[in-house]
Amino acid sequence: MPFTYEYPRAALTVDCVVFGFDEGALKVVLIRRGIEPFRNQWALPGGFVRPDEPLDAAALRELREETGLKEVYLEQLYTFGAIDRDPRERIISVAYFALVRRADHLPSAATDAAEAAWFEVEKVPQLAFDHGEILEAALQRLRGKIRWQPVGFELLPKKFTLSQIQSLYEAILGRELDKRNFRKKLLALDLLVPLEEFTTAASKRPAQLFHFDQRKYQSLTRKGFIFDL
Amino acid sequence: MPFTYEYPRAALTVDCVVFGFDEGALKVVLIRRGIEPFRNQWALPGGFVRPDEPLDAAALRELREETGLKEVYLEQLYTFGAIDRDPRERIISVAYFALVRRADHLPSAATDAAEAAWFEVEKVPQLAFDHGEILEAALQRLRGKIRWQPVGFELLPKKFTLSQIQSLYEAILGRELDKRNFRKKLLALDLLVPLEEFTTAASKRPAQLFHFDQRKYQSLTRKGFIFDL
DNA sequence: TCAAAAGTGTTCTTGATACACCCATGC
DNA sequence: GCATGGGTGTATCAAGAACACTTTTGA
Repeated sequence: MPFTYEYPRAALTVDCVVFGFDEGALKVVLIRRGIEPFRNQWALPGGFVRPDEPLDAAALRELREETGLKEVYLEQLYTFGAIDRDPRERIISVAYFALVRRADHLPSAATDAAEAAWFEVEKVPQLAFDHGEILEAALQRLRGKIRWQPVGFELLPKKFTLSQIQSLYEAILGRELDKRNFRKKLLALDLLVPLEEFTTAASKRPAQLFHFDQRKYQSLTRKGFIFDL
Repeated sequence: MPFTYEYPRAALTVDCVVFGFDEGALKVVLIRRGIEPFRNQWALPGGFVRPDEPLDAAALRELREETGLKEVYLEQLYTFGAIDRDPRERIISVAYFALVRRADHLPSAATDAAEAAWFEVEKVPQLAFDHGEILEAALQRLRGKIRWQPVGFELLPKKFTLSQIQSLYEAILGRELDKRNFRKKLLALDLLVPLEEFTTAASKRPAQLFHFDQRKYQSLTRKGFIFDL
C-alpha cells in the first residue's frame, strides 16, 4: 500500500433511508430533486460528505438540511459503489438507515431539495440513481432487525399502546400477528412499563399506555440478554 | 445537492478481514506493513480502490495481491470513516469480510506487504490504524451470521465430517455444543449429503464425510426457507 | 488391550401456536 | 343500545436441552 496515490478520487456521499410509521403504514421520506441529473424525480435525502466530517454527522446534517428532521435513530446500512451508479462521475455512497417518531410531522424541504414528503413504502414511485436498491436493502435490514433489537420503539411515540406496536410489527413484517400471543411474549420481556395513563380517544375503550424501559434494556444487554420477539 | 463539489476528496480504500479455520481454531490473515505509517506493525490486507473498479473487485484484487488468496466468500462489512483513522490524511475504508477454506494453506506476501500470516483470532497482536475495531466488527458479524446462514461451510474443506463442523461452530460461538443435539438439528435440515467416503485417519474410528448441498439450499431459499442452527 | 474419537435415542422442559368471549367508551 | 377497539387464559404441539454408553480403528 504505497502512499503515492496517483488516481483521481471518487466523490463520497451519504444517502438516508428514513422510516416513519403513521396511520398503520410504514413510510419513507423522499425528496424531489431540484437539479439534474434526475431533475424532478424522487430520491432519498442525501449529499456530499465534507472533508472534516464523520460519516454519521454528514448523514444527520443532510437529513436536517433537506427535511428538517432531527432526533432520529441512525445506523449505517451499506456502501454502494457501482462505477456507473451516478451518470456524472464515480460517486460512492454510504447509505444510512434512520427511524423517526411521528411520521405525521411532515418534513420540510430545503436547500437543493425542491420538496420533501412521506410515502408509504408500498407506494414509492420510481427513484433516481440506485435509490430503489438502497431502499430495498433498508427494508430487509429493518425487517430482520425488529425481531432481535428493540428498534421498533423508535418509530412510535414515547408513550404507546400495545395495539400500536402490534400494528407496527404487522406493517413491517407484512403479516398479521395473534393479539394474545404477541402481548404475552412482549410483556414477558418485562421491558414495557405501564403508565398511569390511558388513551382518551374516539368512541372506544381507553387503552393502557406504556413506555419502553431503555435503561433496563441496556443493563440486561450488558449481561448477555438478547431481545427476541 | 449541487454538483459544484468544491471540497478536497477523501481517499478510498478497502480492507479485508479474512477468516480461516484450522486445527480447531478460528484464524485471521494479517500482513506486516512494509511502509510507514505503522511500519512493521500487523494490519489487515487492503489498499486503494481504483477509479474504475467496483468495491468488491478491489477487495478481491487486494486479497490476491497481498496474500495470494482467491476463491473466497466475500461480503461487505461496514465502512469506517473516522476523520483521523489514518494519520496521513482522511481515508475512508470499506471493510470486507471473507471466508476461505484451508487455513493451513499459508498466504504468501507480495507487493507492499512485507509478510502475510495466519493468526488465531484469540492471539492477534495490536493492529495498525483502526483495524482492531474492524476485526471486532467482523467477528460479531460472523458469530451472528453462522446461525442464520450456511456460511460455516465456506471455512471447511468441501468434504468434511460432522465433528469438524461442530468444532467450527464451537470455535466461533465460543462455547461447547452437545454432540447429539447438534447432529440431530444439522441433519434434520437435510442439506448435508453423506458421501461414500470416510476419513482414513490416525488411530481412531473412521468418520463419515459429507458435503453441503448448495443447490438444494438455494432452491429452498427461494421458497422462503431459512437456515437456522 | 488401550486410547481416541465416532456414532446413536429417549425423556423432560420450554416456548410457539391456535383459539373466543367480555369490557369500556362515545355516539 | 350499538359499534369500536381493548383486554384476557388455556390446551395442544413442536422444538430445545440434558444426558451415557457402544463401536471402530491403529498403535
